Amino acid sequence: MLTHTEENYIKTIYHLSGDANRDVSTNGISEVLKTKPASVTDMLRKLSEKSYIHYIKYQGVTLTKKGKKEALQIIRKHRLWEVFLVDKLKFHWDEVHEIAEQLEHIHSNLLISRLDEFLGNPAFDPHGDPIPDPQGEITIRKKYLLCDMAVGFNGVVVGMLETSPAFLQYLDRLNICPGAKISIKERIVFDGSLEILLQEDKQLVISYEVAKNLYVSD
Amino acid sequence: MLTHTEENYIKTIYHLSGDANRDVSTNGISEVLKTKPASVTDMLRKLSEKSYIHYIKYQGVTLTKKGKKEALQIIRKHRLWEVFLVDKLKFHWDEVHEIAEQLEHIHSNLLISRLDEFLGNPAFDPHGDPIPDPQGEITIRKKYLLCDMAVGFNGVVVGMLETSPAFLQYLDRLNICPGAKISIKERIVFDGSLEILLQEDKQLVISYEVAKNLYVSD
DNA sequence: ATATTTTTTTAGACTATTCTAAAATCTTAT
DNA sequence: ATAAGATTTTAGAATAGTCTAAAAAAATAT
Ligand SMILES: [Mn+2]
Ligand SMILES: [Mn+2]
Ligand SMILES: [Mn+2]
Ligand SMILES: [Mn+2]
Repeated sequence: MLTHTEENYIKTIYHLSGDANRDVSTNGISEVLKTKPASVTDMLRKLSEKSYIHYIKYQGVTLTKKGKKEALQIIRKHRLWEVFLVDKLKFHWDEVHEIAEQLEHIHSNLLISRLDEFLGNPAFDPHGDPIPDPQGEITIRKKYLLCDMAVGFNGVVVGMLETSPAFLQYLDRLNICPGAKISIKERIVFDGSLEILLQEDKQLVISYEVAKNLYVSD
Repeated sequence: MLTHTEENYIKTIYHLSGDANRDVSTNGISEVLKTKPASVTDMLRKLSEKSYIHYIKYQGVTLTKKGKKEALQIIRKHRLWEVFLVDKLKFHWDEVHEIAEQLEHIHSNLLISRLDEFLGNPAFDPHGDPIPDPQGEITIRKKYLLCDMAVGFNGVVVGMLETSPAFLQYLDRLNICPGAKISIKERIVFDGSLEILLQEDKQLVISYEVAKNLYVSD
């Protein structure tokens, strides 16, 4: 069974590696996990030993099949707990990450399948990210930046490009959150700002700067 | 902030120490936690250093005020999670302990207060044990062994003396679980067995052996 | 092609938790 | 009161994870 720490490394490698399974660097991992590169090297040797990663000195890492499977299970747990926190415990979607970071390490398959059922088998987490199924399969949903959509577009907010607290708080003030319905009424040519209809009832104008950082899907 | 391990030691000392705050022995702790006495001694020195316990070499341990407060918070979390698992995720009351053992270490006061609210501020866990309030206060509910009650008694199952799987499984088969309503209809003098009415609708006979291991409250 | 900079690894050390084996202390039974 | 037995502590070592400082390798810029 993996330790807390090993799980965090594997998850980080998955996130840095992306769909294309790109090589991940020692420094990259150390930045995300806030450890020193020397510590990362130690852990890489260990995870390689246990065959969770492909690792050749000085050449970067990728996950093995086994490692990727493990990563997807951790991500599944993380995102299911996030749904629980937001849907059931009324947390705001931008304050659940830290707690889910702890909950994702609870070991019990039965717990997770019961939680999944309790939540109604959600496909996406509160940030619009897909929740892997028990086999680790993920539904990929095409997403676009709102600024690239035409007048008349009709869809749903599925995430943000920029994730600074300042931006998230501003979105919150506008009542824009993942899952919110959006349609584009008009585009102001002068500054690229958009007149939108939110949740089919609120009309408002958002700047190009905002539209450039909002992912939507139809 | 306490580590996982320190929390387990403090909780164990609390449980062994009881209401009367009795001295707890090194061997006692080592048995519960399945570590060697030498490891316990090491941890006792550390917890004493951090003033969670009163510890004098060769003389046993008790919790300080600070230690007791900490213990009650951990127990509060443990029991609230147990309620969640049983009430919301449909776990059986005898299969939640191990998972709660992990969940009790999640650090977030906000999470616990939200969970408490979500569960309807329960006063007792699925095993009939009291849940400390946010200040660490516990409602003590007088409990008696069913075998000591008179014919005509009317109350609720609040726990078991014996906790072997064999006994719990048998109770399960009889549909007797914490929270179940019980009244005594008749006592058979010959063998001490009891004719009882369960949940106000099922009549059955239980042996003296069973009645001797069931805690009830009125 | 060589020098400089950046990245990565190694070497050695520290903290947390655990262990085994041996010594110290306490308890109990003559 | 003392010997035997049980409990507890110490000493020394292991593993997991982290760190700093220094060496090695790779990337980049003349
Ligand atoms: Mn984590
Ligand atoms: Mn998320
Ligand atoms: Mn625990
Ligand atoms: Mn319980």
